[in-house]
Amino acid sequence: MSDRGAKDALFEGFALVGKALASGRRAELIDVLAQGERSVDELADEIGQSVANTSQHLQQLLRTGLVRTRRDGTRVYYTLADERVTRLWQLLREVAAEHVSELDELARAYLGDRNALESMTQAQLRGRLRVGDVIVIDVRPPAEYAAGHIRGARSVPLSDLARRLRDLPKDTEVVAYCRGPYCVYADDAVRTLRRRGYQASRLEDGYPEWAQAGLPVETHA
Amino acid sequence: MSDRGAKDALFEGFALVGKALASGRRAELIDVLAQGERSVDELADEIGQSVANTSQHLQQLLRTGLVRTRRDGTRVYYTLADERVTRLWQLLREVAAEHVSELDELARAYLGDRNALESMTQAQLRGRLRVGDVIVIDVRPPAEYAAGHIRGARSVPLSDLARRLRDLPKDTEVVAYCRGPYCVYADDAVRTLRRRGYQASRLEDGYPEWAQAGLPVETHA
DNA sequence: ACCTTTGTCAAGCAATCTCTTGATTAGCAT
DNA sequence: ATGCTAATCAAGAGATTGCTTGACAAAGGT
Repeated sequence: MSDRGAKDALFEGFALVGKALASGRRAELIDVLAQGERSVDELADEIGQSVANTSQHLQQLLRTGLVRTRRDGTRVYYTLADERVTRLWQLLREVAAEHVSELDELARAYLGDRNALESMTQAQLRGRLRVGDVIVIDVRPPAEYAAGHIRGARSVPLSDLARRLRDLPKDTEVVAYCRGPYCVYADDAVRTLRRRGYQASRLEDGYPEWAQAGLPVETHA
Repeated sequence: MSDRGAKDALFEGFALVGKALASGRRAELIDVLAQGERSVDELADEIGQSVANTSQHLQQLLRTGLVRTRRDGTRVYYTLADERVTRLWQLLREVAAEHVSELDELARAYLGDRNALESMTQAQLRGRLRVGDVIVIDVRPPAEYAAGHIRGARSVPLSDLARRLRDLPKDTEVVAYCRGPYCVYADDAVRTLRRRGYQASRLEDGYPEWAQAGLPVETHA
């Protein structure tokens, strides 16, 4: 049975990563950070918590090493430590979707019924991009688009969509994407577009999954 | 900001998987279960906890869906729900090794100094197996060998090693493997063998990693 | 120098988690 | 039935976690 104390301590060390992922708030933070770096108060706003509380959660992620920080003036920006953390988050989500019994219901409660919504897989979108008969729009906030987006996509933040309808063609299919499979932005965009007579559909995954799959991306542009 | 309550609930759902991995005891359980199914009291023994406490941890893993059970007479056997859970555990370990600062030290405290120990990667072992100039021994308990092992490996449980030395050749390299990169069995085996004049080395990963990589395995034999 | 913005720290309460102990249930054998 | 083994359940003590509040620190602007 060798050294029980040391073994327990080692596994407690692994469990630190589990603990980091063991709070819904921190999970939301990681989900947002998977899109790119963010300041503390943007994050606080994003997860609907006080700055103090958000900061504490971020500190915990920092202690565990899952995020890095960068200071710019009075602001502190947090990012995921590397893309392995992104993969861990994605895999954890997959495992939850597969095995946590309540998850279906929770997802439906948040996302609404997606059955009626046209959607497209990564592979399908890749094919269509090769043919060139679709327009891809990134409906996330501009900062996330700037941090990285699907190559060739246009930035049309959800909040601007109504104003920018005239820029979009009605005779070409428009594919919207956002943060990931559990993000509602693209759903909202597709619903809005369809209501106005556009041919719209939604990419099933978001930007982080696209990038993780090694598919073409670009930054800044 | 759509439905904050539903969004929080959804992410709390993801966090359930994090919570399942947020205890050193449960991490140890998952590590053992990655080798194959086990009964509750075997597991209790393995992690050095009472049966009652072990059972409670297992129940929590069960509620989260990470494990399945099978009853056989008065005994209940637990297994990981599927190989995605194995991958999640492996990835979590990698992230911890990469980012949790204390982990190096904790691993050294448990495993001792491995620098002096001859070791071999999966790729190297594969090459040597193709040439056929090594003998591979599985030093885990027999039940784990029976549940699955590297193709061609012989079962030589660590507890039997001393008694079975005469079965091993001194003029051929012996490669020992066990549960994974943080398991000490193979280390112990290599140290014992080297002390007696055998050419021994250790596979850096264990059986679950070998199987996960799609390399040749066999069961029961 | 002073103020403003942004983020962190510290204390405290409520809620949750972990392990212990002792009782209870399920299946099997006699 | 009775007894035995394996596992689960239930209650409780002690530690840990999550959020709030108010104070403090760091950087920049005026």
